[in-house]
Amino acid sequence: MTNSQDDTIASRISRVLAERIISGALPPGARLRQDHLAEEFGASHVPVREAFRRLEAQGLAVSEPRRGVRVAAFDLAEVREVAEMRAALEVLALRHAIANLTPAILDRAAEATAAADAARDVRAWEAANRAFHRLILEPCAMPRLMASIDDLHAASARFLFSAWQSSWQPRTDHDHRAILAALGNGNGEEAVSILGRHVQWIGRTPVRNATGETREIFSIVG
Amino acid sequence: MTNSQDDTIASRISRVLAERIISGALPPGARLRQDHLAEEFGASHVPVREAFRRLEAQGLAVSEPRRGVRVAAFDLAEVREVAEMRAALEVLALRHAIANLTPAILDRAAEATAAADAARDVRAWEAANRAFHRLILEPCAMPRLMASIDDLHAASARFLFSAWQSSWQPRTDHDHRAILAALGNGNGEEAVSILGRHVQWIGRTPVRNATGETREIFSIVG
DNA sequence: AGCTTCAAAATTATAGATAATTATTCCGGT
DNA sequence: ACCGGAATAATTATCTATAATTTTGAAGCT
Repeated sequence: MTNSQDDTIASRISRVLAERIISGALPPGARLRQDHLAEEFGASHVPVREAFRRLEAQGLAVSEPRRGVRVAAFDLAEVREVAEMRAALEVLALRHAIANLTPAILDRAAEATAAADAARDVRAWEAANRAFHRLILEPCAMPRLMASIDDLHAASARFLFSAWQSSWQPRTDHDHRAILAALGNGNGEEAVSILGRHVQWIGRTPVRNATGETREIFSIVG
Repeated sequence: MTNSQDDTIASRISRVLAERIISGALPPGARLRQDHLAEEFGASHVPVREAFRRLEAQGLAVSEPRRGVRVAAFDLAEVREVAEMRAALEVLALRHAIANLTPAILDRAAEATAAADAARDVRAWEAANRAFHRLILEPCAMPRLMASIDDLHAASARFLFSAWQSSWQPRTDHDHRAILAALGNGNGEEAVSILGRHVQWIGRTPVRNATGETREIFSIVG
């Protein structure tokens, strides 16, 4: 439920904090202290608390009454969960979007795909990838559905940044191209079916622990 | 995202308001005035505002900055949207729940079905119906998914109460029985397929307007 | 009568202050 | 040294107060 262009201080704070959590600047478990944040934003803690409630609803923060708010933790199970929810909802959105897709939209989606392939870091890739998905899904004209998908994309992005903090190697997204080809040919159900599999693709990368051990980190790459 | 058992005043207010909105006691478009609510709950408006943020995230209220908060309006398009989202997500949940279903759970789900059939008013029917769905889906062990489904159930219930305010005629739920039968036979995919259709069933009832005109009201009945 | 303009009232948004709760530190006992 | 427990500090949750904005309503004008 990302209804946010409004100018209220609370929503501005919530946007900035969401950005920090997603980017990893605020790591899982980090405490969000209302007074400190209020001071940083030059505001009182009333709007800060309201921002907390929205982050909570988005699944980015967890609040324990009287003990404060923390950045939500996550594990492989949640990465999987978000991937499957995205698959289910994006498939639904695409089915409804198909009738409203125009060649112009498909062209812009192709540009987004090219931008993703050319991306040299995770952030650029994520932005282009998100643009692709939004472009082909938005025409479904289902605002509540799109809001849910946006929140799931935020979660996906967080998993992604957490895994590929520094290491990112360009890849050619064959799924995106296949989806666009199917859509261009009027073969909607094939596009839907590829999208459903595509979103559930979970990438893995090894990372070195502080103690020197190596373990695998997982994230949604699609 | 209905994380609510906590004792904070804001969450209590949010629960009570959600209940009023769902039941129709607060009709679509009704203004929610922070001072009045604060006085009613014997609190200040700070926790009231926090409750607003949660209702907003649940899609039960709409806030226009500096112009106040209103109970969210809805139309046939949103009834359809919620029905389709529920279908997509409940199907996903059931697929994962199947492996964890026990005969005891199926028995309780059968009881819930019987209770729904026996219900003499909408409220009783809704409670029993919700219990049925929760029982067979909960074992999916996907908390984020279940939270989304809960929010969609709240929206469904609102549509339902809005349509069948006074008129309710008992019905025998063949879908529920068919789902349970399929689950009992180890025929999971059939159960999933029936559930997917079932949740999208939209009931219609004629209602008389204040001006004497009659029009049809729609709601999710499943 | 109907519209416009301005002032009063109501309401929202935020700040500042206070009480209550939780975390931390430091000290004495074992 | 280590553990437990008061005293202190930090933090949350809430209330009261103030500023800013919007709505309401009435007077004056065409």
